[in-house]
Amino acid sequence: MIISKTCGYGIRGVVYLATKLEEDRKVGIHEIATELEIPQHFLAKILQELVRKKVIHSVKGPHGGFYVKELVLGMPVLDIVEMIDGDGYKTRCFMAIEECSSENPCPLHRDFFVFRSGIVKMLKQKTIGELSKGVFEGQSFLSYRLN
Amino acid sequence: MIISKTCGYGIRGVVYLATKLEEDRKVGIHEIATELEIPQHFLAKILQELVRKKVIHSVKGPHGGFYVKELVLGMPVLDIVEMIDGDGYKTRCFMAIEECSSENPCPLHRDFFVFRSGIVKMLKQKTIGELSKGVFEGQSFLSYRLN
DNA sequence: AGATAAAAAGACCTTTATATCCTTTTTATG
DNA sequence: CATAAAAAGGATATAAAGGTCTTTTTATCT
Ligand code: FES
Ligand code: FES
Repeated sequence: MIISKTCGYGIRGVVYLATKLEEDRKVGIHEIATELEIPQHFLAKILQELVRKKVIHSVKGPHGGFYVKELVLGMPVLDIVEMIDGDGYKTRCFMAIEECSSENPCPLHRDFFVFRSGIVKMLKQKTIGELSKGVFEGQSFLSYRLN
Repeated sequence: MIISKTCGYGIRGVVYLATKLEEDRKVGIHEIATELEIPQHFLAKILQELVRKKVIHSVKGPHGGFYVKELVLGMPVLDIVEMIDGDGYKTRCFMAIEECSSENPCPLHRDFFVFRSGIVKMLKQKTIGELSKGVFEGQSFLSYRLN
């Protein structure tokens, strides 16, 4: 719903790393996957992709792992969504007609458009830093019963 | 995104039939699928399901086809969504954590919740009749370039 | 009654998303 | 330098969604 599972996993991975920024260490995929309750190898793939995209970073070898740089805290969540899911949301119709457009609107276009732009706007203004702050302060969680 | 393609097809099928209510005839699957630009056999399956659920009706044999009764005009779009996609949307987390709950919220829970309830509320108050009226009056369309 | 046209039903196929496994490469450390 | 830890990469597996094809059933017309 809305974004793919893959994308949700990716965001959570990045946010988790962001909460560890102060600890100044590399975090192994095993720890991340266990804490977030995400299949390890699958998450590894997703994080590797985000390394290629320079969202996060990694080092191999003993004491290696994934980590983020401070810069990522200012990155809008939408950036990660588009990296993983693409920007197809812009042109997909709620009712699955060929193309979503205001010139050839489906019966729910107007209503749906309001929500869609709202969600996109929200994802554009929310940053990784904000999300990780909430988690760090215990107001929100990155897995079910991670307390 | 949001609802499945299958579900979008189903809604469009029902709405199409609703626009033909006055014509008082059975509409063949070939016509519906062609007009809506949906794979015929696939749409047939979906409509068969909706016949079983009594949303629409059908008669076999020559001059048979699908049709709706006036009663369906008052049906909320959400009913069809739940029949086809289920009510999983209630418990799915935006970021794909095990379960969406306000007691164990993910970092985007609050924001997402607002949009989700808005969409659900909208789908609950929109009826098949309203959608078909818009199409009938040429304000909206059930396929790309159906004019 | 028989022919016909249409939906119903079910088996099957394809694609995409999700998940796992195994091998290779890199690198810190003793 | 050997070793072990860790990510990277490639191949494969599984599940779900989406789509196609064929056969069966049945209403209607002649
Ligand atoms: S045309 Fe359907 S949502 Fe825009
Ligand atoms: S917990 Fe993530 S959306 Fe509710």
